[in-house]
Amino acid sequence: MEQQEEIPNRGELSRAAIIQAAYNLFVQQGYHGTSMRQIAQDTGLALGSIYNHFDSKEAVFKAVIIAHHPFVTVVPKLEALQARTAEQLLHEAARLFVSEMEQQRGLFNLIFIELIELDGRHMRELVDIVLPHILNFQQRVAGFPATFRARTPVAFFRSFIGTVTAHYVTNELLAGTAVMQISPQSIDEMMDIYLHGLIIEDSTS
Amino acid sequence: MEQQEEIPNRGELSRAAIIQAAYNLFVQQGYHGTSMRQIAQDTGLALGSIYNHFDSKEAVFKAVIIAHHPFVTVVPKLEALQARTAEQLLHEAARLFVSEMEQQRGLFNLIFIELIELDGRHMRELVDIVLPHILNFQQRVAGFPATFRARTPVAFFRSFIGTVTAHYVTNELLAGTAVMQISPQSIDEMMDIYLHGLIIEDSTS
DNA sequence: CCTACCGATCGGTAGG
DNA sequence: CCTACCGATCGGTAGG
Repeated sequence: MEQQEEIPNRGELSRAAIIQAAYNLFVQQGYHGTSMRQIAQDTGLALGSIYNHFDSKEAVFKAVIIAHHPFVTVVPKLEALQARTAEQLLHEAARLFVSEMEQQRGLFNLIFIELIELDGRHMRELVDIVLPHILNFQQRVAGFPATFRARTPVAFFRSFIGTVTAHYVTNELLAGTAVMQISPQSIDEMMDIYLHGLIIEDSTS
Repeated sequence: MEQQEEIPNRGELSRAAIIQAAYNLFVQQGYHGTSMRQIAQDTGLALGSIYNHFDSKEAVFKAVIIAHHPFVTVVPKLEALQARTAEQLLHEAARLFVSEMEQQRGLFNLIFIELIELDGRHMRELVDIVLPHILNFQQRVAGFPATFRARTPVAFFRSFIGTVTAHYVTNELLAGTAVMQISPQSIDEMMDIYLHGLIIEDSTS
């Protein structure tokens, strides 16, 4: 069979344009704060035309998630990272997430919009996609010579994703509140706390 | 003067009932997903009556935030915690947050609804309320004999609030995805990683 | 793919 | 505090 899927026809281009416009609007205004008319206008189509590609507003949201949710687009990039120690690998992974969220501001909002406004309806499917990559990554880390406090892959997942999420959330919280200007703490600093602990052990006592 | 403020009149009772109903709806459905008619119905009032107490839907949201946002209701409770070491105090603080979010499921959703749907418009005011308590708490921790990796109060704030947020977010993410049944990692486990680091240092190498 | 439309619902208000 | 209403906008559809 010929690789016709590499030459998208008009319909596929429209579909992609709808998803891109919807993504931009959803992450800025949330799901219920975005109307199908806004999506149509930003796409350059009439409202009715969207329903040629999607059955409903939620179907558009689902397509946006599959195309843009960080679980689908960012986590798989963990596989390409190179490192010689567990510590280095984890630092690189954290930098990957921060760099992705800087390139696409609001990207991580999709996580919370799905959880709150869509009631986590798609989370099962998303976890099915993300979990193999997480397990794979955890095995790579565990393959290095080091002893870890996280005893299970899930504990590992929670603590690592947690630290990255923490960086994002506190960034958003403090953005533009003057506090932020004082100390734009980098992800490396937070990762150091994550890897070696907040408390510096006193070996003389 | 008599303590008349302890005997709320009818108007104050209605106002409080509106805020409570609105809080429950907002954390479950988000801001734009909740209508003034739903709030009125759950309060037991007519729609028009709400506008006797609030100028607009956003005014209702602002009142909800001032009454329920964890920055306002939970963080000040840090002051009452008792502990003999920095480590103990931080463990107690983390347990406080987890216990509050278990008692009121969805409470922490207010943070994300404000950030995404309301565009962080009230964050400045919220940070003004929360910051003195955070600084106060950080000074208590710093008063114990220990050396810390977080070098500024802001770095301290970010890493601690981050760890608690991480626990909440990953809880929501994994809720009901089977993965969760396997390993309901407690906040104490995450705090151990936070305090002592993911990597257990090998003193023999 | 667009035009023109549907019923339903939205936030908000007048008037009593 | 309620009834009855406003114009605007919503998601979605028929018909071509």
